[in-house]
Amino acid sequence: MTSPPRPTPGELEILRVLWERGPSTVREVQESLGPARAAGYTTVLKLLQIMSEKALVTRDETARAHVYAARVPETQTQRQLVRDLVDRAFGGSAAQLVVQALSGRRASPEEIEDIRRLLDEIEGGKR
Amino acid sequence: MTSPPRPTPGELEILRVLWERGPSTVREVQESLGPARAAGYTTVLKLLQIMSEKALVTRDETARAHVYAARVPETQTQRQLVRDLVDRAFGGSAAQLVVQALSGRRASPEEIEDIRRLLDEIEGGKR
DNA sequence: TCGTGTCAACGAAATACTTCGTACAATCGC
DNA sequence: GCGATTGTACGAAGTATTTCGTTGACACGA
Repeated sequence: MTSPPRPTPGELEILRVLWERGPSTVREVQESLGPARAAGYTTVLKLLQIMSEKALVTRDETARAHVYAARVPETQTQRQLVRDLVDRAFGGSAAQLVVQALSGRRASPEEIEDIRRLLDEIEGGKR
Repeated sequence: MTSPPRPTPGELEILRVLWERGPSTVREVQESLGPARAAGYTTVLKLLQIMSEKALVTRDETARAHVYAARVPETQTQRQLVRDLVDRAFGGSAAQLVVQALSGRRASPEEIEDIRRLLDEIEGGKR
């Protein structure tokens, strides 16, 4: 059993909708897509069919309007994408990616606190 | 003047070689590619020609073996890629990406210290 | 039952990315 | 000078991704 493939950009947009809304029909997904990613109904349908083949989503065919649900967890997918980027652009150094992510921009004080706590945990666990 | 386009995965591999080696010929790039990304000579040449059109690299045709150099800075490119991922997979929250990057292991104590200092700077700068 | 609207399936087309074969020019060693 | 080597240019082919038109099935209400 192999892990599901990495989602393409278009597929990721759809997964984001499914993660947020939960199981949804094609029409619901299509109408929930952000304006930056608007797409026709059949386009969304096609992507969901492909994602179904790739096992990125499950499909419930009970009702006439099939209901799709994300099969891959959000966090797991995010980690996979981060790991890919770390390898492809940062030579494997997650810390370097973190530096770029934080030096660039927006991070509220609360978020910074969250990160500090996370660092504590990591260090603590190593001791 | 528009910013240079985002490099494709193959282009990124080549940029990484140019960032590390400095200006290089096609053959030098080709031989410096990691085993995971080995490619024939003409493949690398073609990529470099395309990258030249896209203004991702400059080309010095003085010598018979043209010399290519990265035109985009490594840090700037890394930030662009991080920003893309933050938007596409983390709903714009850089902090969430950081959390996933760090909880996915591998980060040495020194790196963690670096990140702490960075957090200090960010907080300090806001004051 | 018939017309209208909704839906899934299918396939074609457009674009992007990667890879490499072939052709031809410049250069080197003898 | 001449063959072998090394280089660039060009284009074609293969794959991946995205988009959407068309078709036929289905369901609901008049």
